[in-house]
Amino acid sequence: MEISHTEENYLKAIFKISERDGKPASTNAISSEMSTSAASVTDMIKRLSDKTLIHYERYRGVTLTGQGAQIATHLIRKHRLWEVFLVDKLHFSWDEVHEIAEQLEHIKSQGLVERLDEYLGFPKFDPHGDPIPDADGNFAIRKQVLLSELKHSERGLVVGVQDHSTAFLQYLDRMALVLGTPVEVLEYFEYDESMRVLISGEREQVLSKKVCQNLFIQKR
Amino acid sequence: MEISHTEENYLKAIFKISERDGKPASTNAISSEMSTSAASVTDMIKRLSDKTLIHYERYRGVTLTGQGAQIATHLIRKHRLWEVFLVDKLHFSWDEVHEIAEQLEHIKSQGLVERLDEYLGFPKFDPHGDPIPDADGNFAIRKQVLLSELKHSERGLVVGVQDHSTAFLQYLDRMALVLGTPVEVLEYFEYDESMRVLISGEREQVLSKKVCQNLFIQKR
DNA sequence: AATCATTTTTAGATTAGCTTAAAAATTTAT
DNA sequence: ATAAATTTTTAAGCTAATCTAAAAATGATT
Ligand SMILES: [Mn+2]
Ligand SMILES: [Mn+2]
Ligand SMILES: [Mn+2]
Ligand SMILES: [Mn+2]
Repeated sequence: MEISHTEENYLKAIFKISERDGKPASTNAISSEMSTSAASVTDMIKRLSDKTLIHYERYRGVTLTGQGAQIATHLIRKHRLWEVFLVDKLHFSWDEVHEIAEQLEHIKSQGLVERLDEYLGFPKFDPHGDPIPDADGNFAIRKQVLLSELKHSERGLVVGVQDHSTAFLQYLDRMALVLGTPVEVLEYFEYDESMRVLISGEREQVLSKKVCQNLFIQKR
Repeated sequence: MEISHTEENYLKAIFKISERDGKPASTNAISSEMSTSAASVTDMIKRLSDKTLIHYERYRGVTLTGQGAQIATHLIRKHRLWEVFLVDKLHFSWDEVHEIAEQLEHIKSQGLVERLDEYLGFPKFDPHGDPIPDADGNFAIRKQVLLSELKHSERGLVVGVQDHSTAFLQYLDRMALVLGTPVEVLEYFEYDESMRVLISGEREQVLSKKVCQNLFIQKR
């Protein structure tokens, strides 16, 4: 069965929404995620439903079938592997790769993804710290917390971002808060929920509430 | 101005036909190259003409404008660079890469092609020996002849193929006639226009007329 | 329970790209 | 030069994907 570029994007959107909200994806949630009209979503829902890629009850939201979920995770696998390629091999910075990977994820080929995976050394996480599902669709799980959840004197490594915006990624570059950087909480300010942290054991920096709520840390 | 995946493919087809035939591309030639109906071609010609990507006089054929030619050569550049990537880095064989490159050539990004070019070491020819145009659209010219044009005792190196079919490429692999292989004509048989050739200075082999007419040789 | 607000679906239209069949223009052959 | 053959265009219609506006269903409020 042929599956279009557009259908793939809808499946990925439904996957992400269900995962984020822990419940079926509503028509409006999908239309918002895809930046299309709700009417277009209703239309596409019918098509995906006919292809048994989603379960759908009118007015009650959408969930992926096994086949639909398989396509969605495979798409995410390709997206993240291409992001690794662009950063590790072509030396793009982590804020430049999402758009390109958005196109590359739709390339269809039997062996390409697996060869790419091998060429990259079977990475488990992408340049933003997001897990790369394996060929069976299983995601590596890593216990991580937001920096904002750390208490005084706790330490850890920067392992990911919640906010993927260019603005945030460039801010982190400026602060040298790249993935793998050690951080330690030196002081917490109740007033504005900001924190003074020690970065790489050498530089102190005050980070705003917003920053702390968007940085994933692995405690150690 | 937005230019679609399909429009790009038409421009590339027109470029190839004009180059091959040395005259404007006819509606039928395009429909044959694109495997679509002549009516579809007439339709698309109008659209490309409105966008000033082609010159078009009814019943008289199509030529590319400067802008159209620029898009076509850029597409060919991307296609051939991706083929080099797939063969050199991901270890695909030369008969497996065309279809994938057919998709990859449509990826849009400011810096991607140039970074890829650099990563690959600025190759001048693709895995089939076809020249890779530079960023300005200039193709390297190499004086090459068909093996069938060589006379007795003349030698050269295999530098390219005219027929890109999987069947031919796999045949060449079997005969160890990969790019760069030295060949010398030992004997010519008028009867069926076949040739006995010395391959890599060590193995003799009779090659059919069809094979000889599809192998590009650089004399030496 | 009835009203109001929100969400979702339906209706009607548009665009790109494609098809087949018929008509028109051009080229080739007699 | 006229007829026949070929090429190209036009006409009409289809599907995927989109939109806006209106109708219908659901959920929340009084
Ligand atoms: Mn991304
Ligand atoms: Mn996508
Ligand atoms: Mn990512
Ligand atoms: Mn090639």
